This record gives sequence, structure tokens and C-alpha cells, in this order.
Amino acid sequence: MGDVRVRIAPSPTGDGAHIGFARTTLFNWLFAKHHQGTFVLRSEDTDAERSKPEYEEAIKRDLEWLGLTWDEFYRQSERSDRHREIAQQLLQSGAAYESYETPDEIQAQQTRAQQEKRNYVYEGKSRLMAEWLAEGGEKAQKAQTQIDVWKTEGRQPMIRFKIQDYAWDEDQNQWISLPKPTYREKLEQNNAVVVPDLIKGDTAYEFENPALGKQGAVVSDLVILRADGTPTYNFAVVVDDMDMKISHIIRGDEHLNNTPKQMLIYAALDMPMPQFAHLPMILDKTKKKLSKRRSEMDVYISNYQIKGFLPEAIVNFLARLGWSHGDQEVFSVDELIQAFSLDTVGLSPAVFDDEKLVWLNAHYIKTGDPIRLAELLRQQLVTDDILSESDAAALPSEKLQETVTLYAERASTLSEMAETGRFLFREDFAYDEKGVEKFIDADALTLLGEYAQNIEQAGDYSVSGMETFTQGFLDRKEKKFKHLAQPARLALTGQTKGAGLFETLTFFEQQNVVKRLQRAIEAWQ
RNA sequence: GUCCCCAUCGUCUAGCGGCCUAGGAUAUCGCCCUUUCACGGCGGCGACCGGGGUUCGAAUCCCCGUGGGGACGCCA
Repeated sequence: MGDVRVRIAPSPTGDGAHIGFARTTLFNWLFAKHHQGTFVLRSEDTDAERSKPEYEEAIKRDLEWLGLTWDEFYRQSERSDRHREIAQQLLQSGAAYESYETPDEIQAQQTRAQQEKRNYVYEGKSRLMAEWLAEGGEKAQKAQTQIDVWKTEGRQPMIRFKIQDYAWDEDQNQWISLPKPTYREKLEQNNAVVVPDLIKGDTAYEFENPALGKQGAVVSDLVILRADGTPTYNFAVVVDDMDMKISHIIRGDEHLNNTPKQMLIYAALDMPMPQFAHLPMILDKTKKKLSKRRSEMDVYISNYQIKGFLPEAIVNFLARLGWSHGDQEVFSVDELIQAFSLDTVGLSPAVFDDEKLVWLNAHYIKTGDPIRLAELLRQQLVTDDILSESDAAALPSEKLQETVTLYAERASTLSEMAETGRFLFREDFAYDEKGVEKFIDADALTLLGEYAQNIEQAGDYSVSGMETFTQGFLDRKEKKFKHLAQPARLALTGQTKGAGLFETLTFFEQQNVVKRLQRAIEAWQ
């Protein structure tokens, strides 16, 4: 498959990686790993308004947390000289030209389009001047005069890339046809630019031409360099992908319509095309594009981290969003790398619903390494304000591991584990009211009291030892286990649910058990 | 409005012309296990958007509808 080089190109404008981006990243990463290729991270920070260094850091942090590490890193803003250089090159070759319209004039064109109930296209006055200039003769004179006027007005030109084959002619008061740029001519088959896509197959784009009354994709001459010399997205992407020798562009579906424009730039530069693969998007529960602003759900990876999700669960979950491998649901990272292929990426968009993520997370908690989970739980206890940082740090790892074994089968997230297990680390828990009502009466209090008194005599303070001891105790009192179990659980944990009684019991020091039992009895008298 | 993409259980998906009275997972419901809660085991409910073709045969191929989504910037 040659040298596989893929990239992801986030714009650092949000608070870290969100679900959709993480999924695209994962697919790129898996593709690179599968082919022993190179995975490039490129920060598209050319939007000076919205881009911030801390956002870039947040994205890196999230990707690292997920284990999606990159081989090379670039910052688009640091490449503007190169972008200008290529823009100049296009200018020299006649594929691009200087465009002098002011924002107000463009606005006016948009308004005009709206009034005439047609799609906005760039009317191409500067384009026409460029054509005339190239033509020479009288027209060129006229064009030069116009350009000189613009210049004396102090207008700073931006640079546009030639795509359209029409322009509005003011003199004739009508749309006129222009010759197609040669690279467009070369690229088109049956008057259409065909995007070959590894996932979608071929998509043909025929362009609109108002001069011919032809409907089609709305494509105007593309602004590639703003008046201030900064590049625009569609242009910078091509230059960067070209320079970075990207072999496969794997990105969201929403970019499919950009692809013909980008292909045209490759063609104008006479550069080889990368292969394209457009992934179906991820939708929110209302079936709209998953968005940071609109979607009323967690879209940030970091939020899932805070809620106690494991990175391997998220990776596994994300992998199965739009990709499948037969009936297999659970994949280790190595299995994913092994099995991943663009051939088995689906075509339809997937709704993001975290139900299955919760299940997967529970699975990974159940099967995970207790030593690692113990440390994660330690952090979670702090995150969830159950323990102070110093108290959490002081906890012995064994106690945390014990907690993990006690609750791994009962918790879907680390946060849930920390929350349901909070009584293990704190004395100030409340008793479940319904439970007290249901299980605590005079008999239960008496039994608990006697049990508390006897417990100190238990010789073997282990799970099995306590089981034997308790059975003996109950036999003497002629009581069944069910008479003791729930009252004791309530007294020790405040809850009517939880791990086995003896496992819970032996989690504590023997004296602490007595203390907790007595405290509960006092509270219930 | 124009262009583009998509269409199987609530959700994620398998299916690439006969293996389909459509499979798995999740969610949900029931039963079992059980000191509680879970886990686990077993079972139930639940889908091929509609209409035309093509074919001996269509969830699968084609066309037309319908529905959903996306893109139409000096944002990325």
C-alpha cells in the first residue's frame, strides 16, 4: 500500500476533543497503525479570532488520554509563508488572480442574488479584469485602468483561485461565459468533476453556470488568500496535505462537497491527488449533526473522563460507530488495528447514544486490572469531592483495590463506584430511609446489638471466618440470615444494596464495624 | 432554493440475489441464580421507508417518490 500518511486537522476552537472529532481521529489512527503508516496531527489555527493555545493543549491532552498519539505535529499558522508562496505560484501560472471587491460589494452581490431568488455566486468582476488583462489589447487597457482606480482607492486585493466559467458583464448587463481553466478542463469527465472516494464511491459534481442557464453545484472562484495575506481553509489544507505528503484523507462527510474544489487546486498545481475517504457523520439524539453548541448532551471527551469512563471503553465504542467487523462488539486496541479497514466502514450516519458506551465501560471495569483501576478510583474520589486530595493520597492502594473488587461488578463508571462506595471512606453517610422503614424494628435492633457485642469474640476475621462465626451466632439466637443481613448492611453502609455482607464487613477494622453498628442502633432507637 | 450524501429492531449494526419464517449487541420486559444490589444464565418484545421494475427468486440490483442529514463564507 506504499507509504501511508494520514492526518487529522482540528481547529483549536473548542474545549478539547469532541466525540465526532475523536471518532475521525481514531479511524485515521487505526488506518495508519494497520498499514504501519504515519499519523500526523496538524493544528488548523488560522482563525485568529477563535483559535487559542489552550484549546490546542486540550485537544492534545484528550488524544493522549485516549492513546491516540501522533508521529508528527504541525501548526498551520506557522506555515503562512509557504501558503503565500504557493498562492504566488498560482498567480504566476494564471490559475489565480487578484480580487479587489470590498466586503460591502460582496455583501451587495449576495443581496442581489437573494432578491433575484437565485444562489449567490461571485459575480467575477475582478476575474473578468484578469481575463481581459491576459487577453491583451484594448480590453487589457481597460482592465488596467480599472485596477489602477481600485489601487488608488487603497484597496488591498485578496487572491482568488479560478474555478468558475462565467462572470457578470456590466456593459452587456448579463452573464457571460468564460473559458474553463485548463486544469478544470483536464479534470472533468462529461463536464463533471468526479470525486473518487474509498467509502462513498464516485460522486460527480457538475458546476452551475448562469450564463448557460445551467444548474449545478454552486462553485465560485475561491478566495485562497485574504487581503491580510492569511490563507483560507480549502487552500491551506491542500498546500499542507501536499507538503506533508498525505496519502489518504480520511475525514467527515461534511467535507465531501469541498473535495472537488480541493482537487482543482491539486490539478492546477499539477500535484498527485491523495485518496479520499469520507466518513458518515455522527448525529445527536435529534438526528442533527453532533455539535458543541446545539446538542444538549456531552460531546466532549473530557466530560466522559470526568464521569469516570475508561479510555479503552470510549475507543471501543467509537470504533463501532460506523464501522463493524462481523458480530464482534468488544475489541482491544490491537484487535482494532488488526481488523480495521475502510472497506467495512458503513455509509449511513450513526446516532450517538451512550447507552452502549456505559455497557462497554462496565465491561472494561469488570475485566480491568484492579491495580490500575484503584489509582483511577483514587483520582475519581477527589474529582467527585468525596475525599480531599490529601485524604485520597493517604489511602493505601490495597484498600482501593479491595474497593474495586467489591464494586467492579456493580458499577458502570468510576464515578458510580466512587459514589456508591463513599461510605467505605467516610463516616458521615446517611441511612436510606425506605430501608430503615422496611428492615429496622425492635427485633432487628436487639439482634444487631447482640451481634455487635459478639463480633469482637470472632476469632478469624476473614470473609469465611466471619461467615462461620455469624452462622453460629444466628443458630444460637434461632434466627435466619435474612434477619440480620439487611439491618447490618444498612448500619454499615447506609444502603440496602451493595457487595456481600462479609466482604463489606471485613473491609473495615473490626472495631470500626462495632462502632458503626452501635452508631446505627443509637440512631434508630 | 441549489447541489451532495444516506435509508434494516428505540440505538449500534450483520446482510454484498437464494444460507433470511432477517443474525448479533445494547436498551427494555420476564424467569432462574441469590443475604440485598449487581454480575451471570435462559427466554420474550422488537426492523428490511413506500411504489414500480429487473429476475425463476430481492433487505440485497435499477428507477421514481418519501423521509433524514450535510454543504452552499475573506469559519475551519
